[in-house]
Amino acid sequence: MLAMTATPQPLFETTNIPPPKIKHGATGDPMVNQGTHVVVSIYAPREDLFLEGDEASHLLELTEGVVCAYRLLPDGQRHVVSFYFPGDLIGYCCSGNHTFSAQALNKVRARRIPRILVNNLVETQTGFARRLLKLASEELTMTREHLLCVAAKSAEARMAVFLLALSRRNALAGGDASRIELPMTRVDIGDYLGLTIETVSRTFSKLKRSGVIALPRTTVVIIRDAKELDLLANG
Amino acid sequence: MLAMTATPQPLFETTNIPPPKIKHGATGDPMVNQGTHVVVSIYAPREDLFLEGDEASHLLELTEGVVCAYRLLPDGQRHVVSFYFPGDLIGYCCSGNHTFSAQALNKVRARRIPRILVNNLVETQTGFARRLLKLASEELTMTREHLLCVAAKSAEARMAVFLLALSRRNALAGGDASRIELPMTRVDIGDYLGLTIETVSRTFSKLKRSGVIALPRTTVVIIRDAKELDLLANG
DNA sequence: AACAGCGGTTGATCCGCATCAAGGAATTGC
DNA sequence: GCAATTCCTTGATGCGGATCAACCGCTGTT
Repeated sequence: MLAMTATPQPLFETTNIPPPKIKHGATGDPMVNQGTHVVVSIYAPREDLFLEGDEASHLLELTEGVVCAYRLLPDGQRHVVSFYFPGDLIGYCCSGNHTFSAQALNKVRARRIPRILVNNLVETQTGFARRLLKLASEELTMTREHLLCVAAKSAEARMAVFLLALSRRNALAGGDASRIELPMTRVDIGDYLGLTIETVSRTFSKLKRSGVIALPRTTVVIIRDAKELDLLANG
Repeated sequence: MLAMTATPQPLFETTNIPPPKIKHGATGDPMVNQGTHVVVSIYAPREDLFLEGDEASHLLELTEGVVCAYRLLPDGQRHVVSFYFPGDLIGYCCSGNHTFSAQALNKVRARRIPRILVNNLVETQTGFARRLLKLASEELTMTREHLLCVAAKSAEARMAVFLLALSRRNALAGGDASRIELPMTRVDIGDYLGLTIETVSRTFSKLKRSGVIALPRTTVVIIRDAKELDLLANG
């Protein structure tokens, strides 16, 4: 549900943890991956950070790039659970194994924090557990919001909600609220909103035709009429 | 998303808290409601436990009956967030105000635990925070499961998933997996699954005609062919 | 340049579910 | 008992988005 937690400062930057080492890719020396050190990993576009079912040995703090969380259904369908942006934590409220796969949409940099370390902090540092609980509750609320969107809204309304969420994230990050870079494909958007790529494309065209947005490129959306877009999103 | 946590023993029964007092209804003496004591409250069918936007001063532990969590949209639509059953906690991962309303579907008994008490336990009792985090992560996972169901499945498949979830809950509670009592109306089910009451009713009839279920009353479902129902649910 | 491959767009058609409408069954009140 | 209300069921129709299909534009390859 478009994780928009927008944590001002990293949750783990301030805590007393050893300095990170840098490595590339998800697969590698298990001694490093399963250790007690924080490691900064870099992932190429469309590279998987982890797969559904993998042991959730680490928590990921995304520092650069965009991540797509997804699931593959038995019938071959793909479902996008959420998009994660810099500042977001991935897999922090997940005991045992991951319930979804995570894929880099562009070049991604993430700090891999061993779960043992997290559990230690939960036990020892006062207030740390409460911060995690707050994050979990926020993610739950956002997931419910997205569920409501998908369950109750038309294709056009869903797209409007989606674009406004991206816009708001931009604004919170100090960027331009009216210009949206789309790191995800039409397929990703469709799988996230419960629509086909044809419908996503058609709805983009419709919004463009009615002057609500502009599409200088396929990966860039300019919001021309934010008021109207909001009206489409919220009736 | 059909909270199915099925906590073996109540989370707060084992902890060192004063004995509960009993009262009826949600509205009442604020000195009792906002205090530091655990209070057992009883609610009549269709009575609201709390409303969206209310201060989440208490956490509710449901001991009897079924609760429907819902939201009213600006356009008049109603959306059912989740159903809660005995043993479930309501509003535990919710800082500040409630993000949904909660209504009793039948006679409901719930222990109202002041948030202050919860926060104290999080800080002082080792492991308590982790238990809450685990609950939150389970609820998040179930909400995602429900989202996937609503976003990707047909009306028949959604109903099948719903019935199987109720069946499984029955089985976990030591009851009959093939007999389901429905405390909720067709409207509740429709608002939960993103369908109209007509479609819910038609789908019940269709499942009945094909021999997958029987409907001795409108409030009772007998699963005749669990294998087929599972096939309908998961393709 | 020629070609293949991929992502995106657009058109035509079809289908599942919403909507509109009517009536049946169970419950409540008098 | 009967009326009134609520909940549920069933039928007829329409619409939104899925599906099928063709084509466009860009990128990379040879």
